[in-house]
Amino acid sequence: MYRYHDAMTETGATPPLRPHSAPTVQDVAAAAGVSPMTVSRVLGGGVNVRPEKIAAVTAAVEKLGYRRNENARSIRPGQRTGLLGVIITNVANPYYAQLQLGAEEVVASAGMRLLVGNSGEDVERERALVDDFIGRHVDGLIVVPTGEHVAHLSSAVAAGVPLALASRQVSGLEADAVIVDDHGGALEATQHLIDEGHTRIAYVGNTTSVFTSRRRLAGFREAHARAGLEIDAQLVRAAQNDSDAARAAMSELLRLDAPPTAIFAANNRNTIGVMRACIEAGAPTARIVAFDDFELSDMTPFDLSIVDHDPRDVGREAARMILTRLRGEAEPAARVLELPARFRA
Amino acid sequence: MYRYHDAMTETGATPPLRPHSAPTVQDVAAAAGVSPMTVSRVLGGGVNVRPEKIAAVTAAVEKLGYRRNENARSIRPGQRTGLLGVIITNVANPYYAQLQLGAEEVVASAGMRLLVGNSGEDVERERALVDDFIGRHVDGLIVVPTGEHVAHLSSAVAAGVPLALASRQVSGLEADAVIVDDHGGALEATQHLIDEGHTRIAYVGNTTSVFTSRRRLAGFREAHARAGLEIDAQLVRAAQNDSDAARAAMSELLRLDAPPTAIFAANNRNTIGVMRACIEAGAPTARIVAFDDFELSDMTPFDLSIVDHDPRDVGREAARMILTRLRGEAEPAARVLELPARFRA
DNA sequence: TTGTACGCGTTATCAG
DNA sequence: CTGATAACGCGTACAA
Repeated sequence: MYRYHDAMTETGATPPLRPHSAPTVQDVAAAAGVSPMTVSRVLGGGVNVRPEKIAAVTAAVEKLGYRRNENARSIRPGQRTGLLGVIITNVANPYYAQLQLGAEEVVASAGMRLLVGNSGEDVERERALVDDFIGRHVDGLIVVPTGEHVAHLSSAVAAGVPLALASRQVSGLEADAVIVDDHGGALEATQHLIDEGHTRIAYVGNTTSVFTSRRRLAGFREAHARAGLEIDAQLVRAAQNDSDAARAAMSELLRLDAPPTAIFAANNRNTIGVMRACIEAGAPTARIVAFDDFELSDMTPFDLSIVDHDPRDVGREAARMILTRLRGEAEPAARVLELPARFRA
Repeated sequence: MYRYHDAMTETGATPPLRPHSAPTVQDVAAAAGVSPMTVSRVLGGGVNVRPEKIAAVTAAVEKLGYRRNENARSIRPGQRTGLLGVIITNVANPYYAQLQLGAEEVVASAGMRLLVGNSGEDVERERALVDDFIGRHVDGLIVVPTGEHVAHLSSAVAAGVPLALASRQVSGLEADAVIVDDHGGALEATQHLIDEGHTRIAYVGNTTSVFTSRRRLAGFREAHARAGLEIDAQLVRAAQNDSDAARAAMSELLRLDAPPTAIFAANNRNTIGVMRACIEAGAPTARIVAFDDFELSDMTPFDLSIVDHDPRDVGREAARMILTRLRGEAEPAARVLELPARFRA
């Protein structure tokens, strides 16, 4: 069981039982013997303030441990919060962790911070997060949208919050977006399998209510069409949003009378599920093509080729789009950036 | 008074190119034909408000797309922001992504949101994040501290912000903490290797300036001491904070005249580096014991045993500590919760 | 160069 | 049940 210890309390001075209220400009002003306005000026860069007063204020700030109240600052007209809202589906998926990191990397240089929320592919939760973030007056919003629900996202746009969709788009919503060449990547990868001689290729991916899955499935289909190959409907499993579901789906495929000879796994969660199912079934040698790279992909026992792109770039570019809008440098029209997806045989 | 959309209404012109300022209680009140106070009451639950006014306000809110300004709310005395600051070293490390998710999971049920920052093991960046988060008046702070720097963390405590350290502690700082049984886990794992007959075991881990690495190394040493085994100093590599550095360190170990026969890898980054080095050296069969589990650990070609614990639990428990403090239910003294680390042979 | 007055959006308080 | 008033911390506009 869990063990509680008392921490060392040898420092003597016990912290205040009640958090005393934070010092304000008033307090600093009093301590420095100046007016609040002078304090504000010093904090704002100290232009047109006598050096000795700057020193006095600085000392008082130091002494009191004063910090500006960013929330109070932000309610003034024309002020920004310096917050970027990031709504992803699940940070536990390294893909989205990278996306989050890329976004932070870019906006941190502008002194901005990240407000992060996970939707878990739940539209209602996504809506709640969007609303909350708008209520907190984020300067921008990066969203990996779940499904095709537009209302809450449009209301963000209507509220004047720069919005950048990431990885996925939503039809009927004109917003900046950074997406990936899902179709091209899936097409090339599937063609490669066909060129290798496979005719029974399985598709294992997310629900087609997910933008990327729809597009990847379309690429998969087009490769077949170009080769004049029929697709056995049994081989298309597009309903798994996590690796466990993917494992179950793949297990079924392996039990077919005519199982697939190769698998196109449409994202990293599905790839992992596919691999687990193969191992369980004693077939750790399946030919797999995976959309999205993942850590240790090179260490699995499988014959694995990958359609690669960098989710961190998706986050970076989405953040750049937001920053561009904030600087007022962007055209009014929504911009869509499609990043390449590179097939590595 | 000079609200942009007011002007628009008067001129009856096209929708604004520039983001109009958000509607306020005033606007809603005007639209509903009530006072701002009534609007506030309705939003607060509608107690002691006539149903017809509730309806009118609700309609106006809906029509205008009104959202409360959380920043304005939070500057009032006794009000909270509903923000939890989370400072981790790197979300791209799935360990910390899980920690972040666990924290969100717990506080989300209390309606709180996460302000997240990555320190990248850089104290200066950590300090900047702590200061910024305090300036934003977070209700609590979860920090995975880098190194032994105390000043900025103490100042958080001094500011009255509930602070919970996660994974690591800092000496000289009395603060709540959720840590892991690093020593016990490392001890048991190393003993297991010794029991298997290994006498030349390498330690590959973070800098010992990192709390966990110090403790894991101590456990490693104690296992040797108990068995009466000397540790070859050449086999102890405690300076790698990412997998590339770990790979390099392991490569050196493999080139020793008497290379180790087993490796204790002190965290998931080091484990991955160790594995890569072994593969490069054509030795993908090394006996490895790893602290921290990671996705696909079961799919590598290595003989891998793991000292396991759930980083999501670390995040959850740290968040619970914060919530407990916020509810005023906690003893004043700092609490330290040590989660078990289970060895799986 | 410095200070005063005011308002940002919200809600607790108190009067009606 | 409802509304006027005031104040939270800060910074702009203006005065001194």
